[in-house]
Amino acid sequence: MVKREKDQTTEERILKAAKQVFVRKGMAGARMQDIADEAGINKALVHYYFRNKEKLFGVIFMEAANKLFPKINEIFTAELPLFEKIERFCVEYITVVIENPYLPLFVLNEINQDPEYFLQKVWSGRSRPQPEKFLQQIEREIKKGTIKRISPLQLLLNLISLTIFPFVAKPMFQKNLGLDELQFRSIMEQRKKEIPKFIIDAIKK
Amino acid sequence: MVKREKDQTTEERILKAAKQVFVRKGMAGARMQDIADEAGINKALVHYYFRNKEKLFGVIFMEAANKLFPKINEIFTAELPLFEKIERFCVEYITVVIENPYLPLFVLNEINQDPEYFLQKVWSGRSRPQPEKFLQQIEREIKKGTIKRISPLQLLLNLISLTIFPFVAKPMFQKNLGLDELQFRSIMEQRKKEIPKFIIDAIKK
DNA sequence: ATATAATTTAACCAAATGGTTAACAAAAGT
DNA sequence: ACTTTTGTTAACCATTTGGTTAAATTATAT
Repeated sequence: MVKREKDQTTEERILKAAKQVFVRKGMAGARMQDIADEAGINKALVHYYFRNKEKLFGVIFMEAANKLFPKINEIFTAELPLFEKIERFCVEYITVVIENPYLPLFVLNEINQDPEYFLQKVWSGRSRPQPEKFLQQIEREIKKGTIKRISPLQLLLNLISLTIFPFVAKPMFQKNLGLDELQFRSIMEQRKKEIPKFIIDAIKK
Repeated sequence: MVKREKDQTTEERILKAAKQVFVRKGMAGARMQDIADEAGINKALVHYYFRNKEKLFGVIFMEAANKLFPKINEIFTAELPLFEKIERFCVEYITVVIENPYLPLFVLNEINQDPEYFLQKVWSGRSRPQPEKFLQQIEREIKKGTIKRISPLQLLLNLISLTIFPFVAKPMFQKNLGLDELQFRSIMEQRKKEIPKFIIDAIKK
């Protein structure tokens, strides 16, 4: 009795399996056979649909990148008051990542392995992040005197670090602090409000 | 003309090469041949000194882990006022990592690939982190009224996230913000003072 | 029904890769 | 001097792995 999900096309099954295997083991550690097994099909079928490992990996990587990067850029370019922007970024970002907790480490690791591939593949399609606008907005708030003097770049690093890192270090934190899935999830939920509060307390005058 | 560093034993050359290759490509992506080439020796020599890939990897991984984890624990267990602890943690930790910027991602990634190996190998030697003391210290400060009400665990996550994440995401940040090595380094130097200031501003009453 | 196209599989292949062996060279011990 | 131990190498081996092929099966069209 093979447990094939019904109403799922073969291509979908392969993609689902590939995501599982690639995200868990990385490009180098993933095996085409593992992907085929996970999908419950013959290995040659994987090649039939996606030609080779690199192509299949490209699809999965782009899927992951497209789940993570546009959200960041949205915030950068949105027309919103600074504090509200920070709040919305945390809530929306954590909401996405909480359902895919292993994506950030996967993407960061693959970028690290081959930054050029990343640069070319991820941003050839015009969605190149433009943090300038966000940085300028911070400078404006400083001049207005609504927030303390702080390097806009440092503030940006802080915001992203606080939001993403706990997911990157999820297994470490869980082992170190003895947290099960539910506890971890709950703590991340808390952070949706905790991070904005923390940041705003730090910069508000 | 083979460029062998003088006064370096073969074993040292292998370890240095292995570190380079493992940290850059990860356990799965590293090739014994690459390590031999990087060390400028025959592949069999690598096996002569370290038997197999897993053993050699173990040495490199432990070396990396021992550079990163004890520092964290030191701060947890030290007898210091909270604010001073935070300051010293940032300064000391960034000082270490700035010279080995790729270690955190390497270690986190390998932990992610096999959390059990990590648990057993890294903490079998009694240096298991004990964050309890640090968390209690935070609670005490809250009751004393010197800092705002905040979940001690969240504050701990914030401290570590702010300190480590920029290194984990180094290639991404560099590509995104167009930073060369010197600029990146300089920004990390700034963070030694920026992070404590940011945190203390956020929690001080 | 039957031809045609799309899908799926078992068997196979070549290259890559971790690891071994046997011979050789250098150092150290006697 | 020569024996033994240690270090080093080229050649080799077995397994893994990405990828191919040809045949079989299923779906689609006529």
